[in-house]
Amino acid sequence: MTASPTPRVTIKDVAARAGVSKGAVSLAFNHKPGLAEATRDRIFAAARELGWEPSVSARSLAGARVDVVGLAICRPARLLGLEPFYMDFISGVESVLTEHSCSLLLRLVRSLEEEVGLQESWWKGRIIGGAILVDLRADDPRVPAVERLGMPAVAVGHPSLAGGLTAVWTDDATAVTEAVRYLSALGHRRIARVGGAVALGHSGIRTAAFDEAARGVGLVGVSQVATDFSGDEGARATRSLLSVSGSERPTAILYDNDIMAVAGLSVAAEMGLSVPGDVSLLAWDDSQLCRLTRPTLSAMSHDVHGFGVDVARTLFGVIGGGAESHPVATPVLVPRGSTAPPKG
Amino acid sequence: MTASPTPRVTIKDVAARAGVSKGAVSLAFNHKPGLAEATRDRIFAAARELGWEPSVSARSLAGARVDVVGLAICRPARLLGLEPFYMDFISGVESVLTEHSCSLLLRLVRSLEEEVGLQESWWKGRIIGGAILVDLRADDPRVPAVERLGMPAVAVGHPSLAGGLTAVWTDDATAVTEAVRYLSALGHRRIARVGGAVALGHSGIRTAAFDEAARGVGLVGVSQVATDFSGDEGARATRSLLSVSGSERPTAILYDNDIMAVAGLSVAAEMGLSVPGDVSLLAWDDSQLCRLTRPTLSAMSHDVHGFGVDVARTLFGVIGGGAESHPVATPVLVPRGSTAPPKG
DNA sequence: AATAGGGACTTTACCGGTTCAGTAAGTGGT
DNA sequence: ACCACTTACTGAACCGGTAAAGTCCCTATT
Repeated sequence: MTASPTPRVTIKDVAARAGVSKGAVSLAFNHKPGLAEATRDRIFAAARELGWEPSVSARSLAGARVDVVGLAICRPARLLGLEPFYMDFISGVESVLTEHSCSLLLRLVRSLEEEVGLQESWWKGRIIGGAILVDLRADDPRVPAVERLGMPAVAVGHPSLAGGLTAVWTDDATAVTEAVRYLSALGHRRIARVGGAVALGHSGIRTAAFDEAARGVGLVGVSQVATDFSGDEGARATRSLLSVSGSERPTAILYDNDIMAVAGLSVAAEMGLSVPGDVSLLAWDDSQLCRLTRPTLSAMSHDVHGFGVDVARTLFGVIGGGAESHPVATPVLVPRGSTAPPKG
Repeated sequence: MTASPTPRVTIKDVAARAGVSKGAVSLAFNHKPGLAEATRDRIFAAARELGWEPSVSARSLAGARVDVVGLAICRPARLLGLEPFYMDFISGVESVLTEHSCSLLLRLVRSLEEEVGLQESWWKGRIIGGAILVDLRADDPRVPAVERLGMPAVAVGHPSLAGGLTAVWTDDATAVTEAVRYLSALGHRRIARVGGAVALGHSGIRTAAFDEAARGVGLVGVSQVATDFSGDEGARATRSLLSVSGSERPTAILYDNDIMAVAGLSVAAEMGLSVPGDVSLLAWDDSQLCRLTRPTLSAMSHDVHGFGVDVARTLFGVIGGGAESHPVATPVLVPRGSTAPPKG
């Protein structure tokens, strides 16, 4: 990547044109005191006429701030396109960054080790001013690594996973409990859950909460399946759950995202089971998708875009000297057409 | 964004530790000739021991290449989360960048003017080594701007929109024609199209192609509606198209993306029309979504991930000295459950 | 009138790399 | 034994900014 831009216009040219020194131009552009109003104007005029803007490289080399935030995602590339969650989350982050004239440096990685190396080189290379860590796991190697670097960061996940980093999280345990209570209140005794990758910290939290909530309301048949979040695995899991003979078959299924719930819906249809008559389905994340199906999908609704916004704001807080860990609004149950009391 | 990293280790430290000059370290790290094997090894060992990596800022200031590719997207942030297209496209781009140890600099912008300014400052600030331009319009202001900067770029869109830039595009006209011919062959005489934003260049191309293809096969009732690509507008458009009285009502609808097609499916259901009995629906972009609905959606299928891959490869070609404009594979029709001959 | 203080700039020393013109030692040919 | 050529490496200039220290001049104070 070489390629030469049009003859480079630098701070020197601007200074010359405005009849001042480089230092003066620097002062003007950083809104620092010590310049006469008239001079300032002359400098800006000169810069505008020459189409100059400060080189970020030079600036950051000289020890100024960096206007980029890093986000590495460790999931297979093809899955990302399908999950409404990430794009929605990212768009929330972006909307805050944009206000601050910041950009997002995005990178897909294949392993956490790779991500650790990446964050380190981004930070050491002064490319980013802070980072967002997603998909936190138990004993996540990124946490100590980022702490050691002293890089401002926000960990998206429960504080128990985030070590000393500032964390922003959704209270999955409470939400799962609410979901289970709701289904139980409708009369369901046999509830299954199609969960996400076990490696992820929040999967563990949800799994434990589901078990506990199920015990709490005295459910009899409880089963949980782990998947990779894809529609295909969601369909497969649903098929295996619903293939159980009559009275053992779950009458309600809770999904960890909406893609899998949509897949579950068509599996039910293909097996000749009616939703919500024979089986109730409850989605998670509630993107627009849930309102586009027949029946519409009840979901644990969650403002993912707003989540991204909150995380980005928090990161700016951390960079600016400190921000507290905090949960975002707990997902709320939005009943729609896919949940009802079990038949009989 | 200030915050100081752990005491900085620089090239000087590495040089001192290896007992050579800065220049030698630079040579080693850029794999340039003129160093003895033993010295090279000593330098790398020293660097590893100190955990050093070259500062990108300093490096790019000193005139080396940049390992970042820019991508600005000009659509409302909330819409992005819903469109499988972009995330899929991006994941394709990423997968190539990763091979080259490059990162993607992503930014949502609100207007093309803002994007022009952004690309300019990214380029002038030596932040990016090249860019990808998406959502090309007629007389797109970004094209001359990028050409003037002399920045390597790939325009995603028909060459007629791309000026002198290297373009990569899908042959929408042929695909639309194929879709129309297919529906016509099934016996449909009254076909509607729910298109995307009129401002986008490819919408114009599809609209024109649709008209021409319709004329070509002698259709009688043809109507096209423009939307913003969202499920809501897709639903609204479908509702208004299907509200027409009996014999005037279209018997087939072609959508510009899959989200709208899914929305159309539930509108049909809510209006008591059977798919494909009363009306056939044909989607575009064919994400996993199309296989998750009942009936499954026939679609103009398109390897979006692969499209991203191709675009990224082409960009590296451009940066490396030249690459030809070329189309990617034309979307192919994948018939599924939502299309059939009209009743009667 | 002498001095202190402050505003408005300029000077200069980096920041951490790259690059290129040297230079010193080694090799081979005659 | 001398010269021409490599090979391996050093030193210094430079990239485009920032920041701290320095200069100059003008006004207010004692």
